[in-house]
Amino acid sequence: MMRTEHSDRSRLFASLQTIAEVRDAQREMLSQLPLRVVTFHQGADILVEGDEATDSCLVLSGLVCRYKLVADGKRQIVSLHLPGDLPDLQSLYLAYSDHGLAALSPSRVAFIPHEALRGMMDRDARMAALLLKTMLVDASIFREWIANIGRRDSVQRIAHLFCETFVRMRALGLVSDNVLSLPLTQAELADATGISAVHVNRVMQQLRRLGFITSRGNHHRINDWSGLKRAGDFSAAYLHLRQPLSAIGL
Amino acid sequence: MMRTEHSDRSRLFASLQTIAEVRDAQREMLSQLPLRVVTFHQGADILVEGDEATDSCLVLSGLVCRYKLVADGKRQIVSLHLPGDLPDLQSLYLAYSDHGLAALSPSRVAFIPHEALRGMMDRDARMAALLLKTMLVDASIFREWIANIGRRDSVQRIAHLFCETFVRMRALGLVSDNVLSLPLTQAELADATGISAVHVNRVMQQLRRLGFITSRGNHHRINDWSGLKRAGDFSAAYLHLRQPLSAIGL
DNA sequence: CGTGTTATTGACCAACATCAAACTTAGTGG
DNA sequence: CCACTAAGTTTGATGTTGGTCAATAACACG
Repeated sequence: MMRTEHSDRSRLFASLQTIAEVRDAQREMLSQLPLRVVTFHQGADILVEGDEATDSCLVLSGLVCRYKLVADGKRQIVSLHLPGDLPDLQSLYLAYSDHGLAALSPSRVAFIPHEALRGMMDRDARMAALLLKTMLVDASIFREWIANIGRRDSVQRIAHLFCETFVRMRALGLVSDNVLSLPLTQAELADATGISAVHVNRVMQQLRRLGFITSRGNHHRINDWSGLKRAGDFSAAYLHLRQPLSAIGL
Repeated sequence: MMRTEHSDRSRLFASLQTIAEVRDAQREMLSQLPLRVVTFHQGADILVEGDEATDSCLVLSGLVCRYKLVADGKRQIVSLHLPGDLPDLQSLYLAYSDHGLAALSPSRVAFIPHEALRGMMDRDARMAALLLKTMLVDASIFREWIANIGRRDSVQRIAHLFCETFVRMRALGLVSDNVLSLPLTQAELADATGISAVHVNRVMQQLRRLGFITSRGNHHRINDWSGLKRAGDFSAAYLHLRQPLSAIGL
């Protein structure tokens, strides 16, 4: 349990701002949300499938994912969450979780009581619409992932994932110098894209060979954005960003 | 454009009832929604990606899907929608559609003006929660599809899809005699599960050989529910049904 | 330094895709 | 009612992508 800092709140504003206009009234309400901050180690479960939640999570720092387990212990990561994201807002309305939530890197996460969120939504229709919209964009990203995993080959899949994450991070102002910091092991990339860890390695080499990216550990410099975009069959429409890509320099 | 019948409304009630309690007050409001009914031929697009909608759709009869197109003209079906479903409720809050909507069989669809839906949600918090919940269950199904396509083999995928559809149809009372009527061609099954049409054929044969189902055209008799369930690694939790499976005879 | 994790490599193989043709079915019009 | 057609299904042969296994190399960290 840790203290809340100003920048924690601003992450949430920044994230919401990417998809809708957050007015002062809403900003004010958000700044009064009670946050219980917890730090998780890399790999730690934040919640597991079947959990009944009384709080929703807000990612403050690090990288968080939602995942599902299938037969034979295989894992599928169904979403990645950046600072400012509310990765299990749906627990407000769904009795128990149909997925796990885990920290992919050391992460600070704030728990917000459902009552607080619900109260805020009841009091303020604009706020309700705002949070609703985040859930709907979430769903839109799921749809794209279904298409990505179902109908794109391995190079396209990985390229697409990089594009998506790059755009989302840029929209949050988390990218400097075109370097995408993605603290995912290749095994985790594999779980996110539905391919094997070994093959992820080969695909990454290919993306480097093609000149799209240069990797140093988890830091990937995007050398050829339009090439990567083309390789990943990527179009940002499904992210429903308020600003055009040009506004974030892409 | 066709007349609205009583049973059209009851489909919507029935569908909502599967995930939440619909009280008389809500039932009353729903029965006053203005519906503009349109019939679509098999294969017809109801709306296409990029459309800006002023209405949301309600499936009255038939089978409807949401789909995305990727490079090379490949198609991925991202969801199937049964009578009573509201397949593009998200258009209430997202400016334009990130996917297409098409009739997989001859279908009657009702268009409901956004204003009417929004008005209803604004006036009645319980109604808002009800519709919100349908969107969240929708998203939960997306997550399961990601896991299905990403981490299950072709037999599991198809079996899982059959299980899901069977359960959803049973919950709506649309199944008699354990026969699942699924008006999908094998090419469409392929687009829904991310495999090739030819391979779907072989998988179907395998499911028949294993004694799980018996097919006559689009009518599939489920001969061994627990076998199919096991083969598809299926668990209904993610459907967030109000009633346990035992309540619908499974 | 050891030690554990992650990345990389190569050999091999299985699952699934692709292609092309034949067959079945359902619908249509004479 | 039947021939005709188009759509969908089935089959076999063949090719490719990507999975699996096992070993090695590169890091990261105490």
